[in-house]
Amino acid sequence: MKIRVKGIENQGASGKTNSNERSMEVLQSIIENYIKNSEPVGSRTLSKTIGFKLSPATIRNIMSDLAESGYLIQTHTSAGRVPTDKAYRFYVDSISKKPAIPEQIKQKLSPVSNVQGTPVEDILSKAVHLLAELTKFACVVSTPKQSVSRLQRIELIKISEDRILVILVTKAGVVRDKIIFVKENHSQEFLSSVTSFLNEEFKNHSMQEIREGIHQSIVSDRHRYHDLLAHAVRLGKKAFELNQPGEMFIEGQMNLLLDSHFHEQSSVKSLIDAFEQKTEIMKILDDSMKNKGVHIHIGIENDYEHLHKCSLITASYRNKQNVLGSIGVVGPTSMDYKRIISTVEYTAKMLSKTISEQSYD
Amino acid sequence: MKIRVKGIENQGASGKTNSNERSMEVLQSIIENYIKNSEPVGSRTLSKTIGFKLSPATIRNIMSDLAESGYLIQTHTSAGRVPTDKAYRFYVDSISKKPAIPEQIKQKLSPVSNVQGTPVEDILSKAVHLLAELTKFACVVSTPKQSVSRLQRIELIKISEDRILVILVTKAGVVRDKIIFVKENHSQEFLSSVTSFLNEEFKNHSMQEIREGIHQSIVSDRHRYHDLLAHAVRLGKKAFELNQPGEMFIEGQMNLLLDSHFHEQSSVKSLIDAFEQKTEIMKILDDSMKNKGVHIHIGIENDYEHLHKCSLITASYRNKQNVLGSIGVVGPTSMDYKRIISTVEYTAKMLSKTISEQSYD
DNA sequence: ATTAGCACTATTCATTAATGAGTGCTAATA
DNA sequence: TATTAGCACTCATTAATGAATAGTGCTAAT
Repeated sequence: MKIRVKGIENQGASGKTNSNERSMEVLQSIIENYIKNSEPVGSRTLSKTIGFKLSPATIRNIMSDLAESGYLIQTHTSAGRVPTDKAYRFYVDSISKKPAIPEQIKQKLSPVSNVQGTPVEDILSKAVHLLAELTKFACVVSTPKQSVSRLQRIELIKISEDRILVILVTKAGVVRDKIIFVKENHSQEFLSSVTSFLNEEFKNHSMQEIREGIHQSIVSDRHRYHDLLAHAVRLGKKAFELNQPGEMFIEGQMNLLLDSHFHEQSSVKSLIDAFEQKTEIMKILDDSMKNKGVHIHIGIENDYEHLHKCSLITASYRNKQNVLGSIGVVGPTSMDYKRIISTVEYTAKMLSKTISEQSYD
Repeated sequence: MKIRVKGIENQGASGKTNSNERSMEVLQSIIENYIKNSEPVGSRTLSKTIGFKLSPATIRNIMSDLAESGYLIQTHTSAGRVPTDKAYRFYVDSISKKPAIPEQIKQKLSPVSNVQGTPVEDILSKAVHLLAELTKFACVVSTPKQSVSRLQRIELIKISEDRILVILVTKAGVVRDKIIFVKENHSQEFLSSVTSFLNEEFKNHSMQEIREGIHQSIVSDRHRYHDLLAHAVRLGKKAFELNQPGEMFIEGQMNLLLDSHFHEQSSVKSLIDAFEQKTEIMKILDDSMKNKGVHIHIGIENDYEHLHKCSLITASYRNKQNVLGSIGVVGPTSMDYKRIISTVEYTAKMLSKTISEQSYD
């Protein structure tokens, strides 16, 4: 009796809580419960943990509706219910205020910003390592996209008779090197003049632009034009040709295999394939560079089948001028979205800050 | 009856097979059987698969002796027997003729040698990737040891007012870069003269030597000595200071977790720790550089406790002049030693060949 | 509209019993 | 004397059973 009265009072207190709105609150509770315990949640349990008072029976009715609308499923008839990907989508979309970053996380990530003169790759690798440690999932980060990087400096160094070392330094502070093979035995003096020509001509241009413009730029040459420049074109072309597929660092893959959600043989196989076949995850990271903010891919939303049981949380990092790459977490669909999202966001922010400070803009 | 007669004939045929020698043959059979099936092997089964005829009872006696000598253990009273680490040690020591490398493996590894102008790191990463694919275990490779690498070329490039990019090219073809911060605003001309000084002075010396000798060498300077050289010393010191801990690439960690031998929770944890804590595996790789040939660490032989359930097979790779690093496999103690050993050996050989061709000697 | 009550369902867990692979010992055999 | 057949015994694995449990869905009462 008392219970019932209380229930009514509460409902009254929460004002014009219409039934639909309440359903959504229940759903939210179920999701959070499941995220926390990784166990199907039943009406009885829920009626205890839920904020307002509702009897199990009422909750059962609501749950039944939610199941019908595709937000919940039952693993078997007499089991509690489990959120679907649709539910998670609803959940992350309804997150309004992100939790503050716990001091502990800030502290853990502080090494990322504490790096003078460290190569960008090392910073990234440190960041992704810490992120994996914090989230206990697998984490990935893509190295700065070469095509959008803008040239700070190019250098051609004669290494041996037929080999020239090309050094590219980008505005973001990334140093790339490559050895190119040549037939002619150029003198270092000649290389120096090509070097300074290329620097003058292309500094501050993106690699993409350079690659597209190199020919035309030299044809419409305002500089002294003579035979040597024909060689310069060829060299330059080779030098900027380094169209390596973007790299990606992975950390904490093993974390996933410890996770109870991936204990079945098939899931494990899927994961291994997904990380072996890096391109699919790379695509998602690349995609994440197109728009600001955190990107969330939940389970079935992923195009790649092997990621259907995973959610990916990604965020891009940048220097002052350009979006460079992105960093992200790969975990089970039932991850603690609030925490992971804000952790990824914060990590990306720190990364951006650190790299910006090292950039040459 | 017939069976017994046959048995005796067989024994006769095998000549002076004394009991000890026969025990060892039985042990070998047990080990190979266990490697193949990962199941405790019993007397009945063995008497069928073994080359010569022996009754289960006899085999039981032999097994009992072997167990007493510490070569076999039983997981429980009524189970078959499982080889101990001591048995594996005996087994690998008794391998006389290594099997020929299957054409299939050669083919798979051919991409390693097919690389013109590829950075050494990429070659290593390719090699370790393929090795993991072939062995289905976790594989590691250490990047060329910096201290023993000999200098081919150093270059100092002014990047901004307070930053200088240092490029080190070693004889092995490894390019290392580092940005150093300076207080003075050196001109590029000055840097060039320092550069050529350092190159003249230190080309062909190992980094170790350079680091030790840089001060003294400049003090006892036969070259023009003036104030600038004081700066040069400082710059040079900073430049060669890049004492980064050797890197290591890991591939196929996930393979291990699929392996039935690591299915228990504790084993998995150990493995994760072992790969997290890279230093221990690094030590083994470093060790492997000291002597030629394949190195084998079986289970308990490893100093590091978390590797007690693993065996490591490693081999060093080199260019014409120096041992550079090593590559290896981390798998269960019950791995197929014959196959893995020869695969690692062959991979290291290919790696050496490829890198030698790219070296500047 | 909510809830108490009850019938029903499926999992999980412990118990039990049957099966089978394997050993160790002893006595027989060549 | 070395080998082997035979037998009792052990222990893990498997399947079957039943009790306990957590959950649902429906209906009738509030």
